[in-house]
Amino acid sequence: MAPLTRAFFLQPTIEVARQLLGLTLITKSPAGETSGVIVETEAYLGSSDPAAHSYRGETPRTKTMFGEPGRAYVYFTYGMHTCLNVVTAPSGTGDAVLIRALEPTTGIDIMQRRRQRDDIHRLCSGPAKLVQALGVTLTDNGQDFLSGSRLRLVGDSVEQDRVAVSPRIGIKKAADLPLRFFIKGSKFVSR
DNA sequence: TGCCTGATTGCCT
DNA sequence: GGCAATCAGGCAA
Repeated sequence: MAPLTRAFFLQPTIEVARQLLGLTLITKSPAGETSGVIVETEAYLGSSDPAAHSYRGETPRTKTMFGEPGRAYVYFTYGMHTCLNVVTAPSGTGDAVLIRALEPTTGIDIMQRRRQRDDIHRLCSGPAKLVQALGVTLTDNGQDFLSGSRLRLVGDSVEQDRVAVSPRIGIKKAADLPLRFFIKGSKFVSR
């Protein structure tokens, strides 16, 4: 498996959303290492996508979305939840891919402790769930997936004939666009 | 300054 | 299937 390069994140955002499926997302913390295979993603397309935080231009919150591709955009929402994205496209574009679900691989006991839940299928089956399970916090906003030590991405993309597409979940604007990607038949996707 | 809404989750009926 | 929890961002005034 070839290591990821900056060029990976400069592919069209939809392509990155597809190719992130199958890769393993790893986080390190004092509690230990946790990881899982990405099984569900959603693409957010900057200024052309009313559902994207970056749609109305750069603000303090969306600064990292407009920053260097290959970095983490982490945001807080609903007064209690945090979600993790991978920034894509050239700086200034505002594109990102939301990581929506993982199949837990290592550090499962750590994730169960953080989530206060044992069922493996509900450990990382949602954007805010996997963030909690992996111990990702707002301080990880802007972290580089390529050179950082906290967050890493390794492995190979799943074969594209195993990828399914659907509209995105939980949005009201542009709700019909087929920008959600997931591994067909996976028992670890959200909902 | 005030109001409304949200890329969610989990509990309740 | 419905809805509360809980608060920061964004925009109107």
